Amino acid sequence: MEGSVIQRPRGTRDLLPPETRLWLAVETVAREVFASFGGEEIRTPVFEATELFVRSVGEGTDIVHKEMYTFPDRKGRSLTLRPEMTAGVARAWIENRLGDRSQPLRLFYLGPMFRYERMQHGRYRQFSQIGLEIIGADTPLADAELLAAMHEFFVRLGFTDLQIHLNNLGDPEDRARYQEGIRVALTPRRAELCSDCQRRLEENPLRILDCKVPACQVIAADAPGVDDVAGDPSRQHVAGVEAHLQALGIPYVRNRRLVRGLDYYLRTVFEVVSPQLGTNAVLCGGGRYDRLIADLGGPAVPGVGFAIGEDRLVEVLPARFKDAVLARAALYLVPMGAAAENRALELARGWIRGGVPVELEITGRSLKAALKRADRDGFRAVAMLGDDELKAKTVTVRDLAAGNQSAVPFADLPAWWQALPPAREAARPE
RNA sequence: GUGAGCGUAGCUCAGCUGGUCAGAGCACCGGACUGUGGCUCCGGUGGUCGGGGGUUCAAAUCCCCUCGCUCACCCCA
Repeated sequence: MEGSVIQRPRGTRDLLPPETRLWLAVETVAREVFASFGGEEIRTPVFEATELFVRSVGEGTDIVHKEMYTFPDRKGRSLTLRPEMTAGVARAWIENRLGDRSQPLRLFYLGPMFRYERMQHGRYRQFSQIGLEIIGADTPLADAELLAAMHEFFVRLGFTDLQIHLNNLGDPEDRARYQEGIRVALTPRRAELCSDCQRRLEENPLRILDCKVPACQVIAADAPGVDDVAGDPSRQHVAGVEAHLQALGIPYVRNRRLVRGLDYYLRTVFEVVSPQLGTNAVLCGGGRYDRLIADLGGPAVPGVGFAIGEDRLVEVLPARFKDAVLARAALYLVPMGAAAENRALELARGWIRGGVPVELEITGRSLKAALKRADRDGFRAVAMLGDDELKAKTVTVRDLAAGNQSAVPFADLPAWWQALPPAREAARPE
């Protein structure tokens, strides 16, 4: 394109109507569902001290290593656009002494996150997450309730094909023992691993488990799972979560290869994947982080939470939900002639106050063109206002789905609108 | 950070062994149907062929550079 035209930064996108309606609808459902589980919304800054993410997400992670939007402010302080939200919530919990309130706290959030990555399908430099955190409860029941709220959210949107993957990451004390176990098991077959995994064998054996190279997968299948080596406390915890899920009838699969990319997770970790998404199929990721708040200098308070990728979610939204949101159930008021135009604004205001969504035709196009547009844009009905109608104090209303029309007195329009059947039922045979 | 592909009307693309190559469909506006939609027919608006440079009598078409986009790896939402 022309060099002089300013374009949006790489990895960002403009959300345009009508798609923004889908986003609003999804966010509304999230707020309703999470609030109904006792959640309250929390809003924290979009940028934080860089140190917060280094200490919480983990120095060795890719996120901190190469994906953060870090910059110095005018006083030279290092700030970073948040790459995820849990760290900010934990910081806010400590800073605002939320521990002084009755526990636990269920906090949900919606908003943009930032990671400096190469663009790819389902991956953006600015993306939005919807998340829920339960802080102040360390029971398996807390994890199960969190998963129930998440599940309910997806059900409410009409999803039927999502899979929940669950695993036990063990406790931090188990980690060293586990890494040693992997090394012992795989070192003899070191030569068969891909070059990345050979390096991982030294640096982070855990990651070998979710390597995508087929040969590595075969070898990794023989290695012990984290759960096989983990201590009793974490195994009992995750077993408890599973028992609750089974009792509730929430389907999930136990995936021993599931590993998460943030350092603070322990015990329960999970992902939700959509078969409709290709390479980046993870719609939601989460887990337990009982040491995070203490590690950030706060009291020893346990937490568990998840984050849903809103961009990916909207992309695979069930058609039924989308159709319902995108149908434009509004009345299109078309004035014909100068006198009608004067009256139309006033009528529209009255009807809008009466609860009718009214869009006024304001371009002066012909009635024929207006009807064509009404049809194309999915209006429920058209109200036509010309000299004849002005004289009779009525509008000619046309039910676009049924194809019939009638005269309705100005004052009766809201009642007429309320009595209109849904478009689907009114559809003409033909 | 690594590798591959693509950039022609608002959208999807054809044209790409250089010479009616500036086109089609959809969309948009209008007409046939002068106050009535969805079908059909007709007409119209709209493009520095991403940008710059080069080769040539001649470049959308070949070469170089650049910008942008996409996909995969890595990793994640």
